[in-house]
Amino acid sequence: MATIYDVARKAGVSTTTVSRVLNNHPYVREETRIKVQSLLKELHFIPNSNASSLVRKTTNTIAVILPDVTNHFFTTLLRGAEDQANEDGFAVIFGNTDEDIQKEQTYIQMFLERRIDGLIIAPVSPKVINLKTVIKREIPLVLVDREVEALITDFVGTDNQRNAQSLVEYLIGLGHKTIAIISGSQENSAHRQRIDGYRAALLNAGIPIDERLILYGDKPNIETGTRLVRNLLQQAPRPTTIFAVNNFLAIGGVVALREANFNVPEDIGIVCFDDNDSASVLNPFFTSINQPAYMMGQMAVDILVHRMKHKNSSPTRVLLESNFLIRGSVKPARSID
Amino acid sequence: MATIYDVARKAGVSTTTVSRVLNNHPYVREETRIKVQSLLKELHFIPNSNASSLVRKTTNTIAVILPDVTNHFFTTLLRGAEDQANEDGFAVIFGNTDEDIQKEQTYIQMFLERRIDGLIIAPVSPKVINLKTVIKREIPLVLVDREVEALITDFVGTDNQRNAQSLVEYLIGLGHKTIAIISGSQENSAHRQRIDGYRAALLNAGIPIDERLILYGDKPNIETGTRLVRNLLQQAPRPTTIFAVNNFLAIGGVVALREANFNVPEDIGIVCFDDNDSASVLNPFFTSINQPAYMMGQMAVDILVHRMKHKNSSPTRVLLESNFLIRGSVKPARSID
DNA sequence: CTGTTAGCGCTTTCAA
DNA sequence: TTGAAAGCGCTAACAG
Repeated sequence: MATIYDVARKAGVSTTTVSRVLNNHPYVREETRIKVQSLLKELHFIPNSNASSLVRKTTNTIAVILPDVTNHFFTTLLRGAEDQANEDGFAVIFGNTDEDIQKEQTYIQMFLERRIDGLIIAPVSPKVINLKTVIKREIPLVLVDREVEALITDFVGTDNQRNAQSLVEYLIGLGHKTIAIISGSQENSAHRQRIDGYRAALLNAGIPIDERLILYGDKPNIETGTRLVRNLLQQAPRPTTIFAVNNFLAIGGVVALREANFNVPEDIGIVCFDDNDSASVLNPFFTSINQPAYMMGQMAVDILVHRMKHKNSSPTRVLLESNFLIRGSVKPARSID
Repeated sequence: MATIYDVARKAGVSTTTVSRVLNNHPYVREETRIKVQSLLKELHFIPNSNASSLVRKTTNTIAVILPDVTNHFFTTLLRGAEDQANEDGFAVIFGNTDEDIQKEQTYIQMFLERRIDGLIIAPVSPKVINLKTVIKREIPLVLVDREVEALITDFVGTDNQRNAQSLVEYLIGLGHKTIAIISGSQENSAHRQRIDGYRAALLNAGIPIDERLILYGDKPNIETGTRLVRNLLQQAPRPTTIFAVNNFLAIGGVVALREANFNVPEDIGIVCFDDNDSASVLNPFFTSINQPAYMMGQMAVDILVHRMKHKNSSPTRVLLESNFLIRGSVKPARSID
């Protein structure tokens, strides 16, 4: 593998000059540039970015840490981030946490060792703990989807509370009064805000809040959704609609409803946040709040790149607009309700 | 940011010793080790992997290049690769090609500059061109999903031809005789093999092959599926079933069928390769061949890691078993057919 | 068990 | 316009 030293020797110039043509430095005589370039090609030279990173102290790498790219919401977010990063000349390195604090910590450590230029993360916990090192080292950091307590830093997400409130108000407008909500862990700020919106909507409508209708799970995945709805169905009161705080919980919820022979939406309705995937063009089933995942990813990179250039500008907190999609998973409540 | 030099000085040892404790080298006195470790902690030392990569000539990084992680098949494959890589101590860096040769080339170059230890790729083209440098530099390489002409290298995929043949035989068994097939570009080896399987099944059944029923698009996405089926419906003969070579084409196909007021599967059936996503637990719609995407990702990393250790062992070509899922998107042909 | 020394491949003053 | 020299942070003989 040729190094700039090999090129320099063959071209009869110094490594400095080779480095200059590599980086399009202006002060190189055209003649020299041509000669060096042809040697570069001839020797199949490929610069070693580890070497230049070592001296430049920058790696052109952005790390993205998400709960689970298997969830279409995060897949899309990741894709948005990747496209934007690529456009800005950054490579993306990523990891899935599965909502596991330890995994998150391990990835952060790994990425820190690689001296990433910035981090985009949907943190597992609202505690700052895992992010302490990142912050102390002043590594540009953008939170997506979820916020961290007492941490004022760049963030891009949506107005979960307001959107959840609209969603529940819509349900109330349909005549639903016994509305359950199923959520992941209480640690998840996005989910918590959705629950807040749920409470606010009920409060405004003068519907008493029944804590038995607010269920928490652990990881917001399909299995948890199924488990929570099974529990829900075994207790009173029986809801006429279920609000799943994310797409996976909703799927799991429907599984549980079906196994208990409830039809959706005839017997019990279900709504959620986020879409499931491209196949939803075929079966636009869930009435849901759709967050602009792709744009969230793009935005996160935009903000991150801005932060790299302006270390001291004040943090931005960007809330993107979501889409309210009325589809087929909930119907007006029966008059007997 | 503390370096091993700082630690060495404070601990009153040489950098070599610090390096040794960092790498769990056995020849360090327990006492020294303890002292160094406490200093490491105290100074919040984080090793710089760029520096060690420079001397070790290895980066513990695997690059994964896929057409589009937004497609659930590739999402799952990526997740499998990431999990396995993580287990083996490698970080994953990735890029989407969108079936664009130029984008692919750009990513390869970028990853080569980063001195990745290995590459997993679903190549855009069956021509070896973009991979030439990778091969010349003897960078461990594993092809997934698609093969490259005249390139004998590690590969993990499925037996596309056999599976496609089974699928079409199944359709024939249902009484279908006019079966169309829609595909991405002719460049895609996996798709080509599926078409071969289609031809073989028809041949075996003594059904003449009508070239008008074999349609090629460009990128195998939803839009292409819609476009191809639109074209199909405007010409004779009218198929009783459509075989879409991937999931996205199938979705697009259904969109086109619906807009032309054909019911699926009553009027025209449709089958495909690969599932769409987690939400298919709710609407298991497409009768399809399901490739074990997660395992493909895991396997690819396994093989890659093996290759790193055994540069000269002979290449493996692993074909994983697929699942034949009979669901609701195709029915027995009408007797009038 | 420990330290000295010589780089890994590249960039960056500084001086010419 | 160009080059000499120093060094980024770490590892790896080699000698002790």
